[in-house]
Amino acid sequence: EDEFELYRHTDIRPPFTYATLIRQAIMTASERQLTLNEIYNWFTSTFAYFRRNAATWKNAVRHNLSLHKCFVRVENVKGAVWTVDEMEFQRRRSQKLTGSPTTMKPVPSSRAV
Amino acid sequence: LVSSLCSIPLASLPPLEWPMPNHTEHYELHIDVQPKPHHRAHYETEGSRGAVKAPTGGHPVVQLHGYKGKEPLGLQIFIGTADERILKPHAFYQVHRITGKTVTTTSLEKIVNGTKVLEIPLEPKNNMKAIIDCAGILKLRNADIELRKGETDIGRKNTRVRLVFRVHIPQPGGQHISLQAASHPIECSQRSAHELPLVEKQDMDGCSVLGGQQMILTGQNFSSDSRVIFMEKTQDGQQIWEMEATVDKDKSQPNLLFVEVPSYRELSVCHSVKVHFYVINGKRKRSQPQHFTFTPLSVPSIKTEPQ
DNA sequence: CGCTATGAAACAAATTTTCCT
DNA sequence: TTAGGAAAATTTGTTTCATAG
Repeated sequence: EDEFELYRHTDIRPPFTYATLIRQAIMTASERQLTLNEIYNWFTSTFAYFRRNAATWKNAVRHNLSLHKCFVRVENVKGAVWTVDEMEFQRRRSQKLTGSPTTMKPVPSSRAV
Repeated sequence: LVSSLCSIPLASLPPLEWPMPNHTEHYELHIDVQPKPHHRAHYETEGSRGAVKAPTGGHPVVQLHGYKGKEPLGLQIFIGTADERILKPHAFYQVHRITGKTVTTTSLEKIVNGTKVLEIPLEPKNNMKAIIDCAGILKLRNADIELRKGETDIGRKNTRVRLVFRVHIPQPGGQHISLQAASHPIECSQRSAHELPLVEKQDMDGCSVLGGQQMILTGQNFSSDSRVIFMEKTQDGQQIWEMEATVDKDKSQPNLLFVEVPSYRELSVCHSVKVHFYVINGKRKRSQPQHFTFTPLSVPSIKTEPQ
């Protein structure tokens, strides 16, 4: 929860991917859903690093939201909110672990191109 | 002349975000004439867009019932939120005092506390009735408000407000009884007012779980591509049922929609179920959710259904 | 090599704000 | 001042390209 305390006031980039941070933001919200703007606010209030170069990281946030299937946009009475498909998120994560190069490379036959 | 209205020290009054009844055993603050459902607010970069009006062309009217005193009281007015949460001052809108020429028959004054509050007299000689013709609505820029520390509301698509009225009635002991009445919601965005479907009346509030009956909706901005969706949510907000109702496009008009109520998802329920439905034009233009109740087929023993 | 995370950008659609009669 | 309409500006979302690891 306050595992990011270190980054709240020190201007160093948090060692997590955008996807991880966005998920964290959404899952931290009481209703497990946030508007784009609220996600922005979570970034700036949680990380000093994201209080600079807004145009850049905000673009990256939007980019990640629509790129990853684990982020689902849901419409409601007011605008739209973003939610996390936890199943999908965990899937990406597990692939990264089991898909480690040395363990599952089926001995590619060396061959000139 | 008007200064006497301020007799009650501001600091002693309850905060604007406090919930408050619109009546007590002896008094009632009542909105006799509601404002129109639409009122385009003006920005600081624009000229005033006038006072909020009533559907008839006149203005909203508020009256305090049960007051026997001889002294006039102050009626406070501010702009409140209009969503499902409890009423509070709207961060993105402020009342705007209309300094009408001959049009404004009331006097007023302005105070602040983050939100502007108008105060006009409620006089015994007028039967404690006030015509609200001096309240306009100012729109603040979303970006300006959102950057305020502590503000968590979002301005985008948050364009509905309510006029909120308050009176503080002096009591023998030196204390006050405070009453508050909020108007129907008012859509303040030019675009939303022009495009969002609005349901003003519905033929019926419910029917049996079998559905099949025709429900006539009266409202605004209905179109040929208007659809009606029924849905059910649990307490924690999770949607558990959604069903599109069939609309009779031939009969439907810009302000009239003929809907065939769908059957409920579970026909064997024993208790009536409260659900919602809304009208939606295209992909995003949807009305506020409306209430609807499905009643069980066989009512244990309470009373017999007609027919 | 193949793949993921980042950045920068082009575009489109939805919504908000500013301007003009 | 008040009303309407709508151009101009911003936001929010989607996609594509490129590059470092």
